[in-house]
Amino acid sequence: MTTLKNTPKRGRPQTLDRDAVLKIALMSYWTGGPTRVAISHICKEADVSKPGLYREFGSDDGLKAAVLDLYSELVLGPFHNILTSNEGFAQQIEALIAFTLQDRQKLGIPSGCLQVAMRAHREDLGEITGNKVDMLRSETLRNYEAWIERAKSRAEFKADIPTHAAALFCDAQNGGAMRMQREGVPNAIIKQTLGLAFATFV
Amino acid sequence: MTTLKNTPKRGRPQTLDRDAVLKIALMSYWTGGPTRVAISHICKEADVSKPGLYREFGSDDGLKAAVLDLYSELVLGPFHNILTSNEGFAQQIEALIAFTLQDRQKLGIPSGCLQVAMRAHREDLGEITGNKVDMLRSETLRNYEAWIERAKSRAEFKADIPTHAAALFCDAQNGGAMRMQREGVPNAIIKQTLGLAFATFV
DNA sequence: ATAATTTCGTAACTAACAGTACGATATGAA
DNA sequence: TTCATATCGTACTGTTAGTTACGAAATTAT
Repeated sequence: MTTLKNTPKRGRPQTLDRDAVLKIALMSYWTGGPTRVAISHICKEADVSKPGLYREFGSDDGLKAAVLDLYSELVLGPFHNILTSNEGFAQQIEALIAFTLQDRQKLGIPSGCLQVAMRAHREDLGEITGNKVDMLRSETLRNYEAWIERAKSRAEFKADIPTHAAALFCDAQNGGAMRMQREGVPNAIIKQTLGLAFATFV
Repeated sequence: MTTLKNTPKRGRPQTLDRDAVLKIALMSYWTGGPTRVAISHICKEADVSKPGLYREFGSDDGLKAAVLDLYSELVLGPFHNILTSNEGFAQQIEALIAFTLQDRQKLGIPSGCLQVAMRAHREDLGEITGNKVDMLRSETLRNYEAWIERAKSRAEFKADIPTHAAALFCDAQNGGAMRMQREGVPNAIIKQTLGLAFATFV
């Protein structure tokens, strides 16, 4: 419940559906790449006028930032939930891999990861989105670190490596997997590489 | 020796130095990103006119492709040489890591990897460069595969994983390292992650 | 010399795309 | 009704960057 429509306001009522636009923009950026999709393309897809979109999001940058927030909520949240679940470390790793390698086709979800894509195009993004990408990257690393520290404290983490480096390692593995998926490598093969990578942890 | 200047041709002699332009373009793309550097910027840096550059390389696409060829020769070649050296597998891995984590500052070399950057921006490249990127990726994977097969045949490769997946794994580790370097992670930390990744091999 | 040939570089042209001016339209308040 | 207010969307502006038209300049062949 993001928009509460209580007191009927003055003026012409708004027809633009913010959430609908956001969803369409999310899918467009996710599928086509955040820097390859033009504002006007999203306008056509969502059947809104350009000024309408600018009134709602302020700028290209504002729209992308809002989309990234939505992505964080929809995808990164569930991912983080696995890291903080009550399962054992090995089961969490399995769950992470399974989550990453879901059958996207069946679920109607684009391949790859929007966060990974945005980080790859960090320099092409505006100030708002760029900063958000940086924040999200830090948060992701902190999440991995907390996860690893917890596993270490339970003696479930076997690798001899500082937590910070291990977190960067996890992030790199995830990024590599998402990139392979975009490049068309079958999930079964990606799974082998992830299995190899995380085998060092347990 | 790429340009042999024998028979003095008719017409106004060419002042444009192809190799000099290529070197400058290489450094520009490597430093700033292949899709963020404008043709006119390279023209200024190299002190050539835009039509001059177009006469030599045909198009933006043609220039990028030529630069990628040069990069392949200068950087990817030496990298490949390590894979085919006569050292043992473990020493080769050490050499690869050392090569990847050279002190770029000291050597006057930009951080990161142009091949990795071009693959990240694959969709933004022209047809010629894009195809070349694909070819180079295949070649890179084949090189890794041959390297791993050789180590397997010598029983120096300990991991239980198909060669193809192992090659993708290597490629992902390298890409991750180059990306971390671009994002400012210290080489010492990157080294820890690479050590962890390749520890599974020996 | 003069013609033929080739390269040079200024000054355009063009397409794509982010962003906006502005008049029309639809509502609540007076 | 009529005014105030807020959103709507067409059509425009402005900028950036790839690309080229074209006349000047430099060299060899006749």
